Amino acid sequence: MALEFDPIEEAAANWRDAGWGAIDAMTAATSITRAHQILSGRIDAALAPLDLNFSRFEVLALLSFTREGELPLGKLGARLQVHPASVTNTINRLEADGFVRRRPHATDRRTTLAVLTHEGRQRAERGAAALAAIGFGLDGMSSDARRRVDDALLELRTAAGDFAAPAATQGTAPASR
Amino acid sequence: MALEFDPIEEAAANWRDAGWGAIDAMTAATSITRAHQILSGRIDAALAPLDLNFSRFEVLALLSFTREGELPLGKLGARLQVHPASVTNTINRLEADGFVRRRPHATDRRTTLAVLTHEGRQRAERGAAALAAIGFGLDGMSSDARRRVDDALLELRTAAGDFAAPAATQGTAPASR
DNA sequence: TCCAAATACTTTGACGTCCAAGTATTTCTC
DNA sequence: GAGAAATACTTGGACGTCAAAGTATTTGGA
Repeated sequence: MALEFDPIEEAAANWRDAGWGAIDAMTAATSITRAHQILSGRIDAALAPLDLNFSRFEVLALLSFTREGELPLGKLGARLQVHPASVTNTINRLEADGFVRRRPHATDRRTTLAVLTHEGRQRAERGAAALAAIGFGLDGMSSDARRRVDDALLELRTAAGDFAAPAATQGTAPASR
Repeated sequence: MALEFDPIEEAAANWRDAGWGAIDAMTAATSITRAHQILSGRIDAALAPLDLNFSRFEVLALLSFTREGELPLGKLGARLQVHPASVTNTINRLEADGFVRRRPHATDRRTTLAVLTHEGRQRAERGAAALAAIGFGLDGMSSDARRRVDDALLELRTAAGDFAAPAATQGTAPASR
């Protein structure tokens, strides 16, 4: 199954031969795409025995971090950066499995809260342990490499407007190798 | 829409407070996931006017790099690292749009070739130009950061067995037809 | 030669994501 | 205080991905 060459390097060479531009960006984007593919496969495999995938785990984790173990669906979507329809779908599944239940908001009747159940809290813990055990799918990357990726991608996420950068956070000196 | 804090940094703090492990790996994995989400959105948006998405574009690009403008479906899947069923689906769509057509293999009747049409070749070129124009969705990242990401992720891809390390070349199949 | 195993692709079905539209409720504005 | 606009969630449909099973063909071993 494994190729005898790096498919991304190969693509870069072809790209160059064809006279197409932005080769550096192309390889970086392709690397990120492939890395995500690898991670997501490993992570979902680690969580599958718990009847979780990464999205569902993230919801449970987020809820378990709150004081009351509950959050409005809209807040969940904002924090996880997913579409409202995906939140509905995810919560449906978590509710069917008994890890979460819906409760109407006390004062705003438009709003629905997702409330962590006891079982849901346990799954969150077990999921966290399962992910820690596989190093979040990053086994094979040195801790130095992990830090470099993190730093470099922070630039992208900031530029994408993921959050308002507190004036002080831009201290990523290009500590290239 | 934008939060006032980095959701990943926030997650790391929560993770730490909860006594959950592998925090470095968690943030790196989450960064990669989010970066992919950003890129994929931008890339698909840039290609949409051409009736392409990234998968379909990749197929056209790969075909246009070959001498004859054709490849067996299985080879396409191996190069793009996607499931055979996805190849079938992708080629169905490209064929319906007239960018590719299927042709039976001359000697092996199990095999189907995807053959680039004239229109398909043009779309590949226009797609490449569209992607170069948006810097593959990486606008906001310095070229230094792109290089660092690339380097660091190479470790992951190599460890994942994406390809045999250059040193140990196995003299097996020819690269392409 | 013959038959089991491998290979190549397609089909079907379960999931997941997004968009667009729909319903309900609250907030804003004149 | 009434209607318009914004907000919160759900529903239905288009797509994309993968796994598992099915069909056809080729290969390899006895």
